[in-house]
Amino acid sequence: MIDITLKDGTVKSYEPGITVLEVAKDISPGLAKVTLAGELNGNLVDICQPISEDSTLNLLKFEDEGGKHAFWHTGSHLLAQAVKRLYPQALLAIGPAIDRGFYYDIDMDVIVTPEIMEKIEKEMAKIVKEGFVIERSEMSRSDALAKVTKEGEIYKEELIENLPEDAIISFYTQGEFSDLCAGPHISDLKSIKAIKLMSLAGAYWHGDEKNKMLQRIYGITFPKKSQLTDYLELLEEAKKRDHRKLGKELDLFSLHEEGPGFPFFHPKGMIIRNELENFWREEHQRRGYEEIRTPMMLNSELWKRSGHWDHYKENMYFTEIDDCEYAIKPMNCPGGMLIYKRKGHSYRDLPLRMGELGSVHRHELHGALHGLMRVRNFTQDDAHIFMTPDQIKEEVIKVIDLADDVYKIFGFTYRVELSTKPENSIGSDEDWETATDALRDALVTKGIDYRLNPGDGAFYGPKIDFHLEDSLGRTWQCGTIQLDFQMPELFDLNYIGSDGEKHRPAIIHRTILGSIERFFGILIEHFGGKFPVWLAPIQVIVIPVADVHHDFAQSVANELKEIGVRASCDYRDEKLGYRIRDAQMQKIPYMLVVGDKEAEGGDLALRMRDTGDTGLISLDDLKEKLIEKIKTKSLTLD
RNA sequence: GCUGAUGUGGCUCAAUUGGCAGAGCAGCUGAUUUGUAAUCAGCAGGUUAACGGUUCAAGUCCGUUCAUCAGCUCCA
Repeated sequence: MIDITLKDGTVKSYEPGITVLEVAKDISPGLAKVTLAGELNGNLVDICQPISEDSTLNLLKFEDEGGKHAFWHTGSHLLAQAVKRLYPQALLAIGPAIDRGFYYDIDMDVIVTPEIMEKIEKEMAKIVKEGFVIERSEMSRSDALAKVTKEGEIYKEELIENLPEDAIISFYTQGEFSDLCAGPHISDLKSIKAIKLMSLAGAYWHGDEKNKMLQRIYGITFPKKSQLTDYLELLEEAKKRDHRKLGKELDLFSLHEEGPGFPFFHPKGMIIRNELENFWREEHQRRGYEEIRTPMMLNSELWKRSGHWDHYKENMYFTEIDDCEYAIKPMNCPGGMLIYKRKGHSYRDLPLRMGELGSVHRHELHGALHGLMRVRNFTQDDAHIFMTPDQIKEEVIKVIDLADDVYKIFGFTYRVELSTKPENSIGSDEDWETATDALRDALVTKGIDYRLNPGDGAFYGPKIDFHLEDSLGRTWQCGTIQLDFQMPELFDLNYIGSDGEKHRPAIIHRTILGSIERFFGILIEHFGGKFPVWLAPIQVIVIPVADVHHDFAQSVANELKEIGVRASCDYRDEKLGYRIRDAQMQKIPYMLVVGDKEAEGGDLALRMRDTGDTGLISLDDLKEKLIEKIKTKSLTLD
């Protein structure tokens, strides 16, 4: 007998060879029905997987990440099967499950159109009705190769050839279709009750732009029809939060053909930007940062020295002044180096934290531009920390804490990544190792979960990145902490140590918000345009009932302006309902309706963005509430 | 840059097989003086992204360019 430890800690004894599904059945037939895959000793497995030794087992349903994964992975096989039926000459590349559904990369001459997608979708539904079960089989390397070669599946051939020597090569078969796959998969196509092919895109084989571009079809499937409806609704809701849409509706910013990737900020958008920057300055002053500003354009010689010329030239804009070549800065660091070098430094000055809200220009590919999230001109909330080697860990931790504090203010959750040495980099392997270890060490000390992102560091050093989510769940890098031993060498930076000798400082390059533009975009989507009071462009709008109340409305607004509240009056000759609707759509947090009653009685009728009419409040109480909400950067209105 | 899609007043969208570019909102003018999500009427607003082509006739068909959208690649 073997002992199987379940997720809740209970231990059950079974005959060796019992399958995951049989364990589920033993617990309850209902559970068996919804179990899609298993997590056996930490590995994802099929439900038909026999268990031969003492194990821990977690039964995975659609609600579990692993269950979804198996379900969607099978969705991708179903998609491939349908495509192969309709277009037998199509060659299959890869078809993984992703966070929301799955895709399959396919090489075929026929260009997939929306009509063809519909046809494929119908074929998928038909296949489901045919009721195939899915079977796993293992093959030797040579048999597997022979199989895919015979089928002419050149991409599969390459995949197999690249598998490690000791890899178990498995195929999953459903009806006439079988595909190379590590699994796990669900066991029965019939549990797929809803299918939707979502979109179409080109994707390079192996993600390398030198390779052929394949057609990638994205889709999603669900065990219940209602889940698809709910999902599509969720996407509709997310569209309403899109910062590009809200930016227009709330008149915050705009983009024009005359300057693709160069955003224009409108008066209301500037209020939010300025509030963000004020907040940023306060936080940084408190934590011992000084602020600097470096020029937008600098001589190309500087960029040659910094390594940008060799490693970043494709992303830079150039111009000429008096026959000399100049570059528009894509990063703030070289300018910061010059400021450090302007005078000698003692170890007593370190760590030296120099912040800069620096506007940088980068030539991003035309197809990569995306609202405020990816632009060609943005303001980094940059800072360079010059320090002695033994200050590194403490400084990295301080930046991590700063980022956490700042994100908390907005109620963001974030993901952390550690990126290591890229191919196109400068500096010795030893330096890279030291730097990477230092960052990892700081993360471990803070007990932060992070994802490793090999080869994705900056050209001068490894980095810790902070990723925030947009309304569709796409993540964007915002904060970053990059450790750099190279710039100090290239710029011959030094400080005088307690021994009276010259020493090399190390540098942290870091941002917290990342780019003000991107952060603003995330902020808009995060709040759905309903900004907390401290950020709202208009915090209070006073709406007089009729003309005779204009003076009173004005006096109320003035009193609020006195204490620094952004208050305005809506004097338009429109009905009350119209002006309230307008204020609601502008997502103004507080509305004050003033008429005869208020002018006589003193108390004011307050309406809040989310809760509607909330009754009367005295002007003094209102002032106190506003001051409190703004000062504490409260995320709520009442 | 690559793949696919899209581009019509400030915004949201109409316009049969190629056959007189239209509506709502916003704007302006006037009436209306309003009590918690749209008062009524009138006026104005367009070289249909740009350029070229086919045609008696192009918003519609073809080509080129630009921009936008979904991805790929890249990245804050």
